[in-house]
Amino acid sequence: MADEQTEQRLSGGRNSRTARQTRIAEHVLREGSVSASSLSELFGVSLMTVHRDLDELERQGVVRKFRGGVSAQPSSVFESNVAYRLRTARAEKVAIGRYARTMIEPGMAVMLDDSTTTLEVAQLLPDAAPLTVITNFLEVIKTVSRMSGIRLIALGGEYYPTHDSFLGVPCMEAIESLRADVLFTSTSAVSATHAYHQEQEIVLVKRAMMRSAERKVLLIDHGKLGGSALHQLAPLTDFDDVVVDAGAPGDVLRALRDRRINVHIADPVADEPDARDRPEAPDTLD
Amino acid sequence: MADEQTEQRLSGGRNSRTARQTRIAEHVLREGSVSASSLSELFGVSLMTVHRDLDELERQGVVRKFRGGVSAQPSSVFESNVAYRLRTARAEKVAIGRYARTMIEPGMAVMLDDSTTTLEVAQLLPDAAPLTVITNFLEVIKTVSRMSGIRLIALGGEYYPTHDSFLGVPCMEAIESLRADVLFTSTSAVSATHAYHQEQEIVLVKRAMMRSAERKVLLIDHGKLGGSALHQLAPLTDFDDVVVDAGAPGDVLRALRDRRINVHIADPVADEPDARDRPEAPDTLD
DNA sequence: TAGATTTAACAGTCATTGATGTTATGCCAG
DNA sequence: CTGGCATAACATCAATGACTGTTAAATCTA
Repeated sequence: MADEQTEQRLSGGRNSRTARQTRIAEHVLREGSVSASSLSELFGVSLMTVHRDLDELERQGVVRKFRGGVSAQPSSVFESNVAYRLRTARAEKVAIGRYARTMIEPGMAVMLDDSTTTLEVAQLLPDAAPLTVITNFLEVIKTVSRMSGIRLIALGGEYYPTHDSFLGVPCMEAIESLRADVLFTSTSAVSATHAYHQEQEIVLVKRAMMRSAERKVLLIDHGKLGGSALHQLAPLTDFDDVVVDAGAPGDVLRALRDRRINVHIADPVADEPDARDRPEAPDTLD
Repeated sequence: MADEQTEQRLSGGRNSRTARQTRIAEHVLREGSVSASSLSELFGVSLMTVHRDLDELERQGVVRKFRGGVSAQPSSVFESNVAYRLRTARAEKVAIGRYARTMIEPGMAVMLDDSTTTLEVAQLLPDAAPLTVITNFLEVIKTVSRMSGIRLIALGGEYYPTHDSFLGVPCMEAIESLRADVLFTSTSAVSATHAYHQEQEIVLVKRAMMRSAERKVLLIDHGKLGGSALHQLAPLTDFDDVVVDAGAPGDVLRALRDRRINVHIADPVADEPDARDRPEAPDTLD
């Protein structure tokens, strides 16, 4: 992947902070373990800034600091990290969010899980007011609480910084006593038959959500297709609809449709003028 | 209260926006009903700005707009408004928060209700980490979720914009399945014998919190003493401790102590250099 | 429809926040 | 105890967002 100096320019100018952190993380993952001073040289920032970046990455659970440098954490630990997911496959998620929006009618009770894709849906919600929104995702809670005309029901529970959401038994109990017209959910990986996620707590909550929703819609960008993860969430046939972006390969779509999965394609959003500085669709997590 | 021109300077230079809105609200409450253009003259801002202020105040439920001007809402409607409470008796709340902080030991499970006083407590929490914090107040949730070393359990429920918190049956059920070492709560008014609040939903949630906490601490600034409100929350003897700021009159304190209320006085915070521009302690709500 | 009121759109100013580097201090291992 | 490493404290700079006014369009009432 070339050298870091080149990479620095490639990765998009804005958001220098998070961009650099991502590159530092990648570098650490590749090398396994590096010194703070070498990172300082490599990325052309002061040692102090390197330390601040590493503190942040450590807080996110991506790396582990020790005296003199940092070492990598197993990927499974940070792949579900929010900060990471937010930077990933933005355009696809916007397109999918737009499509999802069309499935919502005024007056509905809409349930949103803690995935960055549903965050895009949340931003479009005022168009469909009045609505009731049910979610355990803090970012969605913040967003929707500012909107008027939308009744917000927050699902409580223990806060997980890596997901920025509330999970655990209290959350599941809250879900069980509610009923939504439609659920929008996402997951880390989708095979030809099943949806997967790498974390137990998340799986339990998502399953509870599925039980409490009339119509279950799975939102996935094409980067997730063809993968798998530790825990099986549900067979795809449990979902009433699956929405993917236009980047999904034809043969995969055919395979899904052969299995009677109700697949929808979300057309890319053209107007967005900030869709630049992301040359090819990167891998996606979430 | 002198004329508005004078008042304008008295009310503190900074936060001109909210300060002006407060004064507009006071003026409207006093007059009952005024025109937008007269407010524009009176406060020396453009008509557009007046309209924006009035929109904001209307959103908060303080006034009602009609073509040509605004009219007042009954005070009971807006007295519990967050935006209002946040501007009120800051110094006292900071002092009380400091005192409350000393009641917290590392390792405790601390429950905070949706009052602006507990927000001051929340800000000091990192000093006592590790901790578990339980709350239904979105502002506290936002604050604590950024802290490390503090386990956060959010109480879900229906979002009430005026309180910026989650209430209702789901919230109460969540509370009932938890247990806290200490509860910090506040209320709108306190007589010699009881604590009061003007809203049903709030009262129910606060009572549930009291049932789920080992030690119950009532935080009140002195502006709340000697008042009452529609609903009785609980007798003061139900609280293990009552913390008030140093502005509380001696006879009131004596009366409380005669009734065996365990009253603590929070000394004013000296160092804060921004304690200026608030000549006398204003009335307080919350 | 005419006149007034209200809202929308735009732009400039200002304060606040966030990111960074520098310097100074604290800490740890050999 | 000493040299490097880590952190804390402070200042600077950029960027973001909040406030406000102006102008133009839209809406309402008489």
